[in-house]
Amino acid sequence: MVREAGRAEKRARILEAASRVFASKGFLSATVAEVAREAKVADGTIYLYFRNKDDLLLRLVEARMDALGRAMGEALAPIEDPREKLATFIRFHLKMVEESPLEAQVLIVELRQSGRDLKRELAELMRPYLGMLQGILEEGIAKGVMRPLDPRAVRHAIFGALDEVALAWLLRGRRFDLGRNAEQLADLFVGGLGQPPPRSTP
Amino acid sequence: MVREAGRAEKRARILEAASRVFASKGFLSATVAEVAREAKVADGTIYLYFRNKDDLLLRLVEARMDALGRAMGEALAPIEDPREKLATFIRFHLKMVEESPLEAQVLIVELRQSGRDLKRELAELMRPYLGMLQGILEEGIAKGVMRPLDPRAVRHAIFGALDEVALAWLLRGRRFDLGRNAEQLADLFVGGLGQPPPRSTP
Amino acid sequence: MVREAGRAEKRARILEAASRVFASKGFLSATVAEVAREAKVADGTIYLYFRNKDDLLLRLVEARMDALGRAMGEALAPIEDPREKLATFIRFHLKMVEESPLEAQVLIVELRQSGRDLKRELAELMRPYLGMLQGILEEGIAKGVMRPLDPRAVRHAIFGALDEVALAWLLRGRRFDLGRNAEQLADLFVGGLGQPPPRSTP
Amino acid sequence: MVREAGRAEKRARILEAASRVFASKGFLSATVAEVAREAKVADGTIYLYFRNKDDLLLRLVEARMDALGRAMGEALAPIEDPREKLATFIRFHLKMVEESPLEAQVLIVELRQSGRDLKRELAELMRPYLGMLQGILEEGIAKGVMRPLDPRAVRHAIFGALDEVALAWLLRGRRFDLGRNAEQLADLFVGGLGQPPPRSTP
DNA sequence: AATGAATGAGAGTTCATTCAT
DNA sequence: TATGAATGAACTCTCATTCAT
Repeated sequence: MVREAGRAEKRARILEAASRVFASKGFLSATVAEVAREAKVADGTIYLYFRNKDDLLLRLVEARMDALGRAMGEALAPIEDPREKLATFIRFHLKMVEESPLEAQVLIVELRQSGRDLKRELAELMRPYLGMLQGILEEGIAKGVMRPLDPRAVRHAIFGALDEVALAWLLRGRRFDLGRNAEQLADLFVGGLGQPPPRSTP
Repeated sequence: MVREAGRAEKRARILEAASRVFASKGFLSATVAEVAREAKVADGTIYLYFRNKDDLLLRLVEARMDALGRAMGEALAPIEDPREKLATFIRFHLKMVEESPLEAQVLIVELRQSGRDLKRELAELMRPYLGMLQGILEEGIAKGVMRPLDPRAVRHAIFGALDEVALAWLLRGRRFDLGRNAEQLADLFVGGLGQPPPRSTP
Repeated sequence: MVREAGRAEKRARILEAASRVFASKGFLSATVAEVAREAKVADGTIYLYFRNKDDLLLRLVEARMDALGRAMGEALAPIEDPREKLATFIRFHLKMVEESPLEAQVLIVELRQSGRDLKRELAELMRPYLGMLQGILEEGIAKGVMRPLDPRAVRHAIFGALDEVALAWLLRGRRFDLGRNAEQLADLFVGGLGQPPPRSTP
Repeated sequence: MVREAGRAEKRARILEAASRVFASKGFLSATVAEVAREAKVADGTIYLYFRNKDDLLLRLVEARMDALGRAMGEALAPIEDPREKLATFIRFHLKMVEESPLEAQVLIVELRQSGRDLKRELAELMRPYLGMLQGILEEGIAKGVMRPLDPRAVRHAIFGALDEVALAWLLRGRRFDLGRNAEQLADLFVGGLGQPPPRSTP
């Protein structure tokens, strides 16, 4: 039992360390030795807990996405109106970024790096979270409170927008008000989904 | 004259090769030797035309952004209404992605990779293009046909949305209709900028 | 303890190997891979013990000069007369060359090679040893047993002479009697410092 | 005839350029392209006049040693007393260094560099010049005005001393008075060859 | 004769991964 | 279980030399 606890704890420590190192250097530029040093374990120990460097990133993203998905689920649970749910999704996502910028950096920045295979596996891990967003859109359309745009296209659009805004915030040293931006995006997308675009007068 | 033509032609051939290789492996995973092989020149020849590997990416992005900016400028020139301009920007951007998917892959995927310095230089090269988008938004607000949301926030949102949709299209093997998605995005954003979100009935 | 011993031993083995390889090919022409092969370690192992190729030469010279300086100090300690000290310095220096020709080769031949920075650092490592020689000259002048020639100029002259003789011996395959040459040099310099040159009869 | 003149002139220009470049960067660090640029010829042109980079250094040293040997011969011709000849040799050698420091740098510094074969060929080129020095010593001994020390050993000693003093002067930015040093060396060696070292009082 | 673009072998160095302790 | 020294393949970049023009 102590053993088990010790193991899980060390695994977590390595993941924490990886999170910090990947965030500050980028996944490809980071070295396993650096992660080991940050976690205060030997290089070889990493390989007792993870298959290889790729696996380290994969398990890290997995853990973060699990936690994020759970928290998001709780935040959305009490809300009825899909439009409110969408606004909450947008606000909550950016609030998470604001509260855990280093973790966010990994999720956002590194997700697209590294070779083909790794990228595909990472995308797989994002699926449930993206599914929640798409579910909100589908529900809104079904209930008739959102226009019947393609939910997949809109899901990509919203996710891309969140990503880009978060990235800009991170890269610019967190210098602008992310909460205010969240409101603007909620406004923009809920508005855009609410009614057809006005025709420019001929 | 033949010399000059030969030089420019070979430079272009190397850039083409780099575009293909970077697109398929990612900038960091790609090797200079691979680019050389793809361009059918010796490794050392690359360095007669480019300072180093970073420079190769920089010049590649520079060329693509120049061309893209110019084409976009022409596409927007005859349009008056900022809302129409925005719709055109969205459609045209994704049309370019559709027509030159490999080039797009580099622009979209690699832009965020590599070390700090390179990233900053790449961002610099994107500036004029992003400036066009923001200009449209500012004009729309000034003319009173768009709601006064923060143009920078909205610019990031739109660009992120375009990026993500394009990326999804590229990663999924170009299996869905990008043109249709473009219409949806144009609709979504022009709608979202046109009027305030409907209040959920109290 | 075994570890420590193992480490120091391996470091020494690499230095030995570097000494041999640098002596036979010259520092610039020698390759790290060659040193590694000679030391029976992998290429990368070199970099666990030394910062880079330059550092390898620096630490090698440092070790040799330390040992040489210490041994010379002991050889000179019991001697009183500065003229005797000078003769001993000359004899002992060439004896060391004779006993460790490979080490000498590095010290003598490579000292002037490589880039500006490395050269300066190497010169720094020679300083204490050259200082001993100059000290003898200054003492001799102060005690009135040597003529008041510029000690720096004479120091350079003597060191250059030793260097050249040693080099000739090494390059010619150690075919002449270095000990006899040592006596001749001791005779020459002690004589030259003892009294003014005879005027040629007019 | 014009052709011939043109050829010789260009060859000389390349040698001049090589002299400057080798002096400032060292033979091994200098590049053929750099020499070509300095000589205002194309890279390939170098190879119309010299077999390869090594040959370039060899022919350069050859030309310099020829000139130096001729000039030294003329300086020594009117002198009778071998002791005066030796003093003149020392003074004249350092005067040449002082007047042509860049050429001297090449002769002195680069002579010991590069691989085994090149080194041997360079030594060959120095032979006649060193022979003059040795001839003076042999003559002095034969005439009974110098002590019968081994002329080869003494020749090496004197040449090494000259080399080292010149090197120190060059490396320290020519900051001390080389002429004064020349006098000191002449004094030292002529003195040392004149009589036996004084015995330290028993 | 002269050019200079092209070549490609080879250098130093890094780092994911292994394995004897 | 944990270590960290050792490995060696792989990388980017340089440069002496060649050869089509």
